[in-house]
Formats: sequence, structure tokens, C-alpha cells
Amino acid sequence: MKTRRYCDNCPIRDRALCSGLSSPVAEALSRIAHFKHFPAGQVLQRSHQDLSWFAVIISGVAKLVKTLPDGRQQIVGLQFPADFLGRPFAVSSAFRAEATTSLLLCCFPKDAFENLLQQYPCFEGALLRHTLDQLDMARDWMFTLGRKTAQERMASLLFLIAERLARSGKQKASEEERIEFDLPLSRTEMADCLGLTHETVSRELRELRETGVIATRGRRTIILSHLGTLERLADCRQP
Amino acid sequence: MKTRRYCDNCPIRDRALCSGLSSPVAEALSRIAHFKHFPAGQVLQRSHQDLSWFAVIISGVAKLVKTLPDGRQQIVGLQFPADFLGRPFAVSSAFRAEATTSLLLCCFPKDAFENLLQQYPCFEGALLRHTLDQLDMARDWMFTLGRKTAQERMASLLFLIAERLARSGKQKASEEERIEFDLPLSRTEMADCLGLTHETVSRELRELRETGVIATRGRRTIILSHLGTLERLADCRQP
DNA sequence: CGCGTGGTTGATCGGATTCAACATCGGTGG
DNA sequence: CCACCGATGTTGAATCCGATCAACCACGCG
Repeated sequence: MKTRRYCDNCPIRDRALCSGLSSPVAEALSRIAHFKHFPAGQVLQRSHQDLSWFAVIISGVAKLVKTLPDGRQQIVGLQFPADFLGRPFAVSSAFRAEATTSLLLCCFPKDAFENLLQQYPCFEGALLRHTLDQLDMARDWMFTLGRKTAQERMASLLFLIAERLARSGKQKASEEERIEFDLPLSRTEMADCLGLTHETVSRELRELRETGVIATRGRRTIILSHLGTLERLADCRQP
Repeated sequence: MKTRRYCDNCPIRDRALCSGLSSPVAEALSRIAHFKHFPAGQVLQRSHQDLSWFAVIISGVAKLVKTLPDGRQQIVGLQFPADFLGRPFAVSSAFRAEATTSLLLCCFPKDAFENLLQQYPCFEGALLRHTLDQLDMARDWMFTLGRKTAQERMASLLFLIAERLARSGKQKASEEERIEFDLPLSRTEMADCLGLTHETVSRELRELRETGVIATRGRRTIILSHLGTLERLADCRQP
């Protein structure tokens, strides 16, 4: 049937939640799935409002944001292709979800999805593994926010995006591989990821360009010829 | 049998992973459990070394720390009574676990624990819910690290500890409830939670004392007469 | 008692913010 | 087509918050 055919050519089939599931679960899941497209900037889910669906990102990038009335903002999660969106077992999420690029989602109605979780333990297990990975990543990022300098933070974000976006699915990066990608975030959004101001992001980007760690084309394109140098900076090893 | 009797008087019975489990699971779990005591400062698990057990905290507080060779440290998780310790489905954790106070753990051998997860879906579900909660808390703390001032951070930490330690299990705090508790962390550890230096922690504590938000006795005891004021500060609402 | 660790306080410094001006891009309509 | 506009990004100068460096204090312990 139709949804099943979609799954067969799904570009994230090998990495998403649904990969590695036994075929009855995968089929049940595909039967409740529907694709949905969102333009960049669209709010997917307001904080503290009830969420009626979950999703897996097919393509594009979404941000999870915590905003205060006084205007302070922090991006607390960047979700890339194959990542999961939504907060199971809660009526709402404490964070706002928003598309930072044009986004294609594979959506599941909340109730049907939670029924499947109930019904198929291996599916719940897959979600648990994904959540544990997200928790590890969140904690790693806490170090970035608490202890790194502006330059190290900038390098960390660029490295993260390079890994998740440009090299998605590929094995260990080679030191000298040439990588080129478009930033899925504006300067202000990068600042909101890093706990910095957009002016500082702009300055640090220039610094990285002037020291030859990165090259740029236009406002959004980043070119990395020495991924290793960027990684060392991100990991706070000077050379 | 012996372990079962322990569970009956377990002080965290109502909140831990094992609460709400069907009785066959709870019994199976109690059969593989053993108590273990650790003094303050003891390392429970080194980062990147394999972990042979999981645990639930009965009493005391543990920290999860990420440390760099150059000495920079960040506490990426504080675990209180009823919290879970360990990283299922991975050979090791990226973080070091350490007792910040004297600690009593209810430990489970890794293999037996993972077998039970496999065997009892409702148990896996309980762990999933706990992990999702931890992820929400980690993301909330990312805002604290990225966007709050030193004073707001200090207030956030004190409020967190008051909620989790002194008022554990009780319902919504009343504005005027008097709360007194001992800090489970040294000044340096608080600094490592907050992305600050221990000098700044010391200064901000003095500031909070001088403005009447908190009172102190000795070096470790905090007395709160207006929990609401502290919460407002922590949530970045000035009054 | 002397010593070491943990905590406090003060003086100075510096990295990131703030404020302000200007540049660039993309889109729209005359 | 290009003049105009707003949104986004860059750059510079001044400021400030928290870090750093250094001295001192308080407590616990052999």
C-alpha cells in the first residue's frame, strides 16, 4: 500500500526510530503515518499547549526553544533528519518547536502512536534508546554552555552541524575530508544555541575564517577543508 | 524474603522506578537488588569505563561530571533520592558519577537488570518515562547555563535543591512555608553546576543573604522563609 | 598547636555584551 | 530595471559582569 511504498525509499530508513523494528511493528507504524511539509520559521508546537501528534524528521532541521517573557531565549535542542519530535506521556511540552529550515515530517497521531508503544515493547525500546542518546547529547551541550569560550562554542556548533547534516550516516570523519554545507540557522539562532549574542557569533565566525579553520561562501555556506582542526577547537585542545 | 522486606520500608518506594510496577516485576527486581553504601566523594563510575551495575538512589546525592584534561569541569546532572544511576544499552557512560554526600544505593547487576527490561515491557516503560523527565530537566538547565545571570543561577540551584531534597514528594510549595536543609554540595561543586567560579558562588550567596532572600547557618545550612521570592528570582521575574 | 582544606573578600583584568552605525541581501512595486 | 525597504549581518567603541589573582579567615584533624 501507499505508505509502505514511501517507507521503502525513505532517506532516513536506516537510522530513524523505525529502523530495526520487526516488520509487523514497522507496518503498523507506516499505516498510521502521514507526511507533512512546513516552511522555515513555522511553529510546530507551542510550549504548554497540547500536542496531538509525534513525528520523525525526514529532511530539514527543527529547534526546541525556551523563551522568557523578557525576551531571553535559549535553543535547548536541535533536531536533524531521523530525530524524533514530540513529548510522549505528557499533555504538552515545556518547549516550543519551530522549523529553522523547510521541513518534511513523517507524522503520527498521538493516540495511535501511544497505542503502538503500548502494544510493541521493541518499539518502546527503540524510543528509550533514542531518548537516552538525546539525554547524553543534552548533557554534552551543558558543558559547552557552562565552560567553553565563545570561539570553542562556535567551533562546537559548526562541528555538530557538519556531523549531523553534511556527513549524516557516514562513518568516522577523515581528518582531511572536504565538507561543504549550508547553515540551517541564522546568526541569531546560532547565538541562541550557544548562549551568546548574534554580534559575538558574527565576530567568532570571522575569527575562524581569518585563522583558516573554515571558509565561507555567501552568508550561509560553510566549507571545511580540515575537519580535524575544527574538532580540536571544539574539544578545547588548542593546536 | 529479605530483600522484599527492605522494599516494604523503602523510603522512596512511592516515587522510584519500581513504584507502580506490577508485583511480579517488582518482586523480580527486589530479588536481584542489593544495598550498597558509599562515603561522600567516592567515585561511583569513571567515564568511558564499563559499568557493571545500575542503581536507584535511596538517600544522598550524586553528581554526573564532565571533566577536561585542562581542568575545566561541569556538573551535567544532579541525582537525588529515587533517581536512577547508570547508562543502559551502552558499555560505558561519557560522564563520571561521584557521591557528593554519603550515599545509599539500591544496586542491580547490569545483565540481570537488562534481562528484566527485556522481559517486562512495563518496566522499560517506567525507565522511558524517567529518562524523558531527565531530558526535560537537562534542557531546562541548559537555559540556566546559557541565559541567566550569576544571581539567577544561584537562586535556580538553591530552588532546585530545596524542591528535590527538602520537599521531596510533597505537593506544590506554599509561598510561606519555612524550609531548612543542608547543601549537598561544596562551593566548588555548586560553581561546577552553574558554570561559575567558586568565588562568584560565595559572593552571590552573600548577596542573597544580605537581601534577605535566604538565611544561613554554618557553611552548609540554608534556611528559606520565603520560597516564593527565591522562585521568582530563579525564574528571572524581578520582584 | 600547626597544618591543610574549604570558604570569604578585595582589587584588577578581560571576554563578551551593549549600543550604535553601517553594509548586504532579497524582495516588491513604481 | 532599479530604487526603495526591511530583515539580516557586520563592525567598532564603550561598558560591565564574572574571572582571575591574591590575601586572609575558619574550621577540622592529626
